[in-house]
Amino acid sequence: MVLDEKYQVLLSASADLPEREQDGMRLCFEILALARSIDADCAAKLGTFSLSEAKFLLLFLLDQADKPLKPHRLATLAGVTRATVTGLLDGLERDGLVERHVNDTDRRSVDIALTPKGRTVIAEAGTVHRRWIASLFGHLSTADVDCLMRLLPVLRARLSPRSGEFDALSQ
Amino acid sequence: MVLDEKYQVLLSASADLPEREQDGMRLCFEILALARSIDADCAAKLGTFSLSEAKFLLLFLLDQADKPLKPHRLATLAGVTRATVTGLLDGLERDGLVERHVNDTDRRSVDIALTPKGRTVIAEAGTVHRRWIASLFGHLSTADVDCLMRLLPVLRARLSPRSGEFDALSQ
DNA sequence: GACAGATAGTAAGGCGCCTAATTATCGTTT
DNA sequence: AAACGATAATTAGGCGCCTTACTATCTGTC
Repeated sequence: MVLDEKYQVLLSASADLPEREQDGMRLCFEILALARSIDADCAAKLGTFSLSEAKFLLLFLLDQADKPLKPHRLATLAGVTRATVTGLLDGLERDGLVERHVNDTDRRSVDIALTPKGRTVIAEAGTVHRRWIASLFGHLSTADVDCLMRLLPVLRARLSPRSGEFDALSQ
Repeated sequence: MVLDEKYQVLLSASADLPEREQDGMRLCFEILALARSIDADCAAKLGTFSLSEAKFLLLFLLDQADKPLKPHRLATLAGVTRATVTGLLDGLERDGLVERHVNDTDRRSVDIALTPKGRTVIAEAGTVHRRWIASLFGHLSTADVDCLMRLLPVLRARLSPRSGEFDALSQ
């Protein structure tokens, strides 16, 4: 399994760095490449339902909540902006998976509800998705899982901590 | 360091699965979250030069080649389509970092060359980028690095390859 | 009761990526 | 020389995401 050409060019341009730092770069590229592979796999799986990952997530959240949710709430849960949710809902509504209901008590606000068709689709796609994701790393040994479960959160924590707190403030 | 809410909802909806598979899911989410953090960090670094990651990469490739390249070649190296390269070059050309030169021997083809300004920008941005990426994982122990360097390529190899011609091996 | 400020949702426009179609050119074949 | 298919780049249009307005509505205070 070979890294993308772009990563190899980046690496070869840093052949003068200490071994240690080159390993760090390689590691970084491995993680990025792995995440992209996972995303591509997921997109392919969901593509058979004509769903993007983002749309799948909205349907999933609505299904889990088991009641209508407001776009604002969906945006918070999904980790995207309200504007993005508007666009995704446009598509889901067009495809008849979701309905917008005006809210009587606060007329700025809208309730998003699954249609029967939406409920069917998310039930099927959810099953496929769950099986796929749960099986992804099923072949790892316990020791390997432990190693990764220990290291990955540490790595993530060392990056700019912006992801946690600042997002809340920025909106 | 806590995972995004969307991941927690996905996890809590799978609380009935065997521990082993839940760990797999958590691992998957950790990797995705880490890759996104890295991307966000990188984008922030390059943003100070008004460069996206994709544009940075094109400039970098041109600088490394040390001679004009054709869009086709850039697309191959960068791992995107030629159409995407066209769009990126439009922006780079608009910003005066790059020039399109018609090729006399084959007039279908175009040579993409860095401008002096482009050369300056990529020199600065490249230095920053290199330092940043090399320092990312500098705090890991040798054992940890070894562990990751062993596991990550294996994980990646088990996913459906990008060429996407088979599904039989994955299950 | 009116008005300032917060809040909900949307619109507009940009970016990076894609696929499919188009235009121009090249090489080969007949 | 004409015609064909291959190739280079671009265009057109779509998607998902963003930020930055904007509209409508609500709410608390004077």
